[in-house]
Amino acid sequence: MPLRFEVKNNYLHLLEACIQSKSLTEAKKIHQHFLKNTSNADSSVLHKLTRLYLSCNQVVLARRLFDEIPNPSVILWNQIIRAYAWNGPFDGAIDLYHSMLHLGVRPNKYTYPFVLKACSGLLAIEDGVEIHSHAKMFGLESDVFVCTALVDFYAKCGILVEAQRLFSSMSHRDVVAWNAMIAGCSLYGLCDDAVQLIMQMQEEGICPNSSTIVGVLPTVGEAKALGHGKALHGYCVRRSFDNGVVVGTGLLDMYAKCQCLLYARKIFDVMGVRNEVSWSAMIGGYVASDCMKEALELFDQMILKDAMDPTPVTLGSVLRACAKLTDLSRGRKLHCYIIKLGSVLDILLGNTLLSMYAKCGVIDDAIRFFDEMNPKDSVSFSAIVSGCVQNGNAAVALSIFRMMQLSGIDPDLTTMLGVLPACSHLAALQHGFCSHGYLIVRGFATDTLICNALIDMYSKCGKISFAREVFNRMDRHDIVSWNAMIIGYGIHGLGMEALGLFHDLLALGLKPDDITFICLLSSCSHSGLVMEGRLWFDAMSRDFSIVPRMEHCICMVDILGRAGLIDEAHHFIRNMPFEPDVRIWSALLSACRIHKNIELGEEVSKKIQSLGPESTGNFVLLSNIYSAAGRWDDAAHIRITQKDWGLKKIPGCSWIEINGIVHAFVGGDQSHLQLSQINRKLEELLVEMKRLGYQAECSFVFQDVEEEEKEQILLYHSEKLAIAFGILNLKAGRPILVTKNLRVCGDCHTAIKFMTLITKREITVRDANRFHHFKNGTCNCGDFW
DNA sequence: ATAGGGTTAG
Repeated sequence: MPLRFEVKNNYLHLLEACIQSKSLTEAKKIHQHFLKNTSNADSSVLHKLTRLYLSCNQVVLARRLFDEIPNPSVILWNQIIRAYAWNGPFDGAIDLYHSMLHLGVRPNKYTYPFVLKACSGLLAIEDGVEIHSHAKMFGLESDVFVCTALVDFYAKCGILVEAQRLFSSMSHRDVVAWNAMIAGCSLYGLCDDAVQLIMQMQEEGICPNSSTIVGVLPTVGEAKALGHGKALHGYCVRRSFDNGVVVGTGLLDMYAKCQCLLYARKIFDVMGVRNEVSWSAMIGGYVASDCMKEALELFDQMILKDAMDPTPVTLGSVLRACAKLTDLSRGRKLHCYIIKLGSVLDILLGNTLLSMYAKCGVIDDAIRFFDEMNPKDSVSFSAIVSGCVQNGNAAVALSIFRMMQLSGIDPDLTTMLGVLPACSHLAALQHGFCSHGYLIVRGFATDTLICNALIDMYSKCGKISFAREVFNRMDRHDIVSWNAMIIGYGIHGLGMEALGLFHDLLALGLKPDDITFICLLSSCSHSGLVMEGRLWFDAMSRDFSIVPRMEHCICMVDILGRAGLIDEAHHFIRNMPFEPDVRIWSALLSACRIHKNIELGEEVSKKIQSLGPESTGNFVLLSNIYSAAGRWDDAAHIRITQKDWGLKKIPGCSWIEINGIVHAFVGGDQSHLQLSQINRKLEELLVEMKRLGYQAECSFVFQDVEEEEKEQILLYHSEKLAIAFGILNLKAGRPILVTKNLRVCGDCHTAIKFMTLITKREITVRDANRFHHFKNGTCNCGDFW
């Protein structure tokens, strides 16, 4: 039975009233009643009911009704598309637009702004361009609304040339059109162009409104263009925009990004209305500028005094503060607090939490949290990969990276910034090569940060010439590039090249930083360049106003000590303006070992022990000093003391990469599959080595056993095992690269020289300090390391 | 208007 006219009119009136009052409960009641009392749907009632659901933000219910309407009006099409464009999902709007065309309904000038907004929300460039061509076809391109929407779409998608072209074509441009163009420039970091446009619009008699200002402030902050920022602030004051929360927060954030925290705080303090965003911006500003105390105080104030609910953004900033302070207990408390709050743990915040755990050194907790994260994205993987590397577990980092590849999430630039150092640590050249290839394919290989990591990777994998090649091909170097290249030369014992590069840097008028000098001095020390070291240490503070830190002094003691100038090194330590720490005494102790200075060695060792047990290396060094002098009892005594202190010697471990697989060996290791071949090879080498004059340096063995047995113990040191494995698995004549976690053992250092003669191979060992390039019976470290 | 992961030294 068709709906009677008067009944229908009642419905329509009722529905119109509900649309005004946006009452969902009423809407549902009417809908129910309507369904009960009518058998076939009336189009005008369905139209109104759909609009009612839309006005109550019930997109799903509206859509269900909409799909039942045989011939919806263009207005209704526009309204449902608008609902999708505002609330998402955006592709819903685009799909609807296409079905509209398909059904032969002609879109009008109101349709285009909505569907284009959906396109820019998705950055769906192809869809947008196609829709643009339709608008053109229907003669709507020149309409102010449509054209403004097109400018906005192209600007938001970063196609600024087309945005500019359309913008210029407009005969009448209102403030909205200008804002679209300006916000587009701002979004893509063109701060100067955006500011230029603001001036231009005023010349054309259009007054910037608060949206104009709000649109441009983020890029001003990002560019740290304080001058522009202040001018905009002045404009806001004149027009009384600064009373608004949004403008106020924008200004605050701009000042914070320009490192003017006092201005930012001033604005924050005088703001009449503050919301969560204002608080978050202020707290985030403090964290970014390393003012943790202020950030944490403000956070407490926010939740305790002002009883505001922190948002995920606020919590993220505070967690980053915990990470920077390595304040694990506060971080854990925040994690609990987040769980209690419920439902705010989004993926962004999850990634920040994960990174906080990793940076606070609890990598197991980070991994556990990572495993439970669902979903994970490329940021989660990047955080855990670099977290593992930072915590000294590059092998785990690479295995998680492999998991990532299997999971179908593409590694991005930042992921690779974690993977490359993992390759560096392991000297995993094949992985490094693959990574480089992937970076080229993805178009990341020209990025400065990536190139810096590549320089480091190649030099730590023994390919210093490749590192230099990357350095040469870069279009822009930053100071990190120079530092990485200088220390690359340094660890290969190429001190003159390091110095040469440093001179190039100066010749280009660039400014070295504190780390440059650590790299330079360290390079001098590896190559025994005493004069140059002294010269640049003095020049550092005199000519470059860089105050020497402990790290620089350690390098200096290293330089002097290795060269045998032990008294001068000792004198240097006593004259430092700060208290010496364990590390600098260790550098001196190491010099005492090289130059067999027992008295000073004992004195220094006592100093180290009085500073607390920092590492086992010091005990090893002192006992090496004793045993080298034949003082076995003292050497043994040191080992006992070490045990009493509860310190275990870190086991020596060496590894070698064959066909992309890293094989690791621990001293005396009997577990490898090819064990018997390795043993046979080592025995075979020993015979020949002895024939050439090799004598095992038994002073490196502490057990009280026969000389012959000592020879056997030395023969199964991890570096020798790895080399033997390399000889067995790499073609004759191919060079061998072995990496060791500790300093290479003295006996091994001698033995490897003989091995290069016997096998006619170059053997490279990267130990904890530097590279040793063995060739034709010599090592390029000159036997000082 | 606020917003997650990152390169160099020891």
